Amino acid sequence: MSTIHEVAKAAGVSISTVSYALSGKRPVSEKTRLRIEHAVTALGYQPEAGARMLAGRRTNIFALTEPLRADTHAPTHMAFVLAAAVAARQRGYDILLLTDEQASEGMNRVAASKLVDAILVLDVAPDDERVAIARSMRTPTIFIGVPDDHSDLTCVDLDFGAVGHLAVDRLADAGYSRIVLLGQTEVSYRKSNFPRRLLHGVQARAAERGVDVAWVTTGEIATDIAVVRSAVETALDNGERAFIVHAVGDVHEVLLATLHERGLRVGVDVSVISAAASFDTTALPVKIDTIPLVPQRSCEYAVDLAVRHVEGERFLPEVHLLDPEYLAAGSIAPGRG
Amino acid sequence: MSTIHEVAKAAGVSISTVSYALSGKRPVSEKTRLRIEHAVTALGYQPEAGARMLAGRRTNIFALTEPLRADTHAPTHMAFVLAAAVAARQRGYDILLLTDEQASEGMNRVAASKLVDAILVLDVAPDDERVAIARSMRTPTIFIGVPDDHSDLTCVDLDFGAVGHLAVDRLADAGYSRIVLLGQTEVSYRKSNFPRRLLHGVQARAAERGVDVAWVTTGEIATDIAVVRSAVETALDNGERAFIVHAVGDVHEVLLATLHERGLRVGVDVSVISAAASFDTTALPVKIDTIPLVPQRSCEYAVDLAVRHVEGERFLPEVHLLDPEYLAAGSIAPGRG
DNA sequence: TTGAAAGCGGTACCAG
DNA sequence: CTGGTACCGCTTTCAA
Repeated sequence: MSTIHEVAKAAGVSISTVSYALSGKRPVSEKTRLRIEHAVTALGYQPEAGARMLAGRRTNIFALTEPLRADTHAPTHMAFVLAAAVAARQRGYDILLLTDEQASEGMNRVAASKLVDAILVLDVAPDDERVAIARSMRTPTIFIGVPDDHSDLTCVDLDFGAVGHLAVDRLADAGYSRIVLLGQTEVSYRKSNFPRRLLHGVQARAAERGVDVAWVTTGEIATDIAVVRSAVETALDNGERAFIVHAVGDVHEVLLATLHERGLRVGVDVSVISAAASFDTTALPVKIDTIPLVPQRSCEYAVDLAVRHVEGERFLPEVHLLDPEYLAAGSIAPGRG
Repeated sequence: MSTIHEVAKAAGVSISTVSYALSGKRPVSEKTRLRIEHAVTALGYQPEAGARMLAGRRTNIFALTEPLRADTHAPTHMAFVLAAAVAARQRGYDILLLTDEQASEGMNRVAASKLVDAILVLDVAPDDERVAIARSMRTPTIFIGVPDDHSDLTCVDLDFGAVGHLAVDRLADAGYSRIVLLGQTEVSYRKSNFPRRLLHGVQARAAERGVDVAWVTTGEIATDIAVVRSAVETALDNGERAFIVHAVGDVHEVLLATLHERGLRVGVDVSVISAAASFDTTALPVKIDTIPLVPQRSCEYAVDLAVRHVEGERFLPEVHLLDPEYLAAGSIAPGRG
């Protein structure tokens, strides 16, 4: 609507004073600052984005690339997108969406045209094509997730390995020597970066503690409820009584329903831990111990890194793994070996 | 990286010629155009977004507001966001995400700062707060969905009423005088704009054709599978044999499973039509007639309107309802009254 | 068919 | 503590 010139005129000062009053980059006397603020609200002044980008050094926009593979769990993905957007806004940044249409092309385009100050990378694949672009670019890029080859990359993610450790320790401490890992879809262990990290964490710690792990996946592409149910029944028939669940809500429900049908009480006859669930496990029919995956946490951390980068702070590329948190809910029963 | 000046120098022309050669807004001789193109690729020239916004009149960015209510079906919503982003990119526009954090605040901000050329509104509520903002704004705004009070608004959406008509007609034509509408969650009939439009379409046409409609909802907030199953069984017990399903994939599966258990064959003993499904119904265990809701269609139409607006075309606010398409798959059995 | 130059609306340096 | 002003890089008249 109105320009900085009009504000300056209305306040009876120069445009530079207006600019400084608004940015706070130079002390302005209380009196003139108030006059300027009045003028600003009176005129409904809003600095023009384009002019700012050109003159200033920043656009106050972050790009968010999201490939959206067929096997992506939409609700979880949405939670990350939202969390990133909210975190960015809180720090004064908008989010520009980069869909798959060649993630590479998009990243290069927004970087080269200086449309964004930084790029956030979501839904990271083990051999993600965006890794190469990120390396070849000056624009700060933060991965939310950890690709296989992450040298020279800044990554943020929940420490899925530690999640596995934590879960195994609890069950081993309770006295179990055999546990079941009820995992994700088969394809996700190949196409995604985190399921395997949790799996390896579980396996490694289990080996250390002398615990046997039975690893079960939940269908080929989509979660197959029938597969889950029969897997659970087989496990129970085999005498398994300790479960680590790394899966979507439906899988939790099937497990709990099956246990219920068999008269097995969670926290008494069997133990269940939900690992890295991004949904609200307290809404399940039975309360279970949970090591949650909180999108807000990862996204806020990532956005903070991006902001610090943009503001000129220099730091080396690094993988930032966030410590998992264990929320007990009484779902661990004493193990009998 | 490099500026238009460098390109001009490299090509031995003035910057205005470069600008025109790139925009095509003025004839440029074949020879110089080629020289310029060479320089552009050689230097990897990419015009700077900020400078363009300031000098030109456009930003080539659309805002997309998405409230993301608790009852929103994430996969469907994602499909719309993606479709909008892809459609926009194809026409040279990027998408800036506006999450709920006061949709109003965001819309005003991006409009006032001239950050975007137009705004796309998703997930429209019957009494959407964004309606008022849209009216008070000069920035072109396109609703994907139809709020109750849509005067002076440009809206695009599938004609859910016509979907209802189409579905009822098919069943009435087949000889049914009683049908079941297996609908959405209860809350969605209050918080969303489209379920009720389909419902009313069904009821209106059913009244005209002398058909009885039993309307069933699928749970309070989230789709409750147990509720669905018992509703289906009750309906079958009552002798219902014709179903219009307006629901998520899970509900279709429960219906089909229940029919299967009872030995009722779709297309032979019972009729099923999937109405306004945004997922791939051909992946269901049984093929069923479908009147699909295609996010791409609505989004492309909306983006086209936005582009035309931005390019200066003037047209009156109007609700654009897209004709539904009936995809037969042999799931209609002859009705016996 | 092409070039020169006046902005677009800010930011931030240089003076005072 | 405040003002003047040189850009930022591109678009688009106005002239040639």
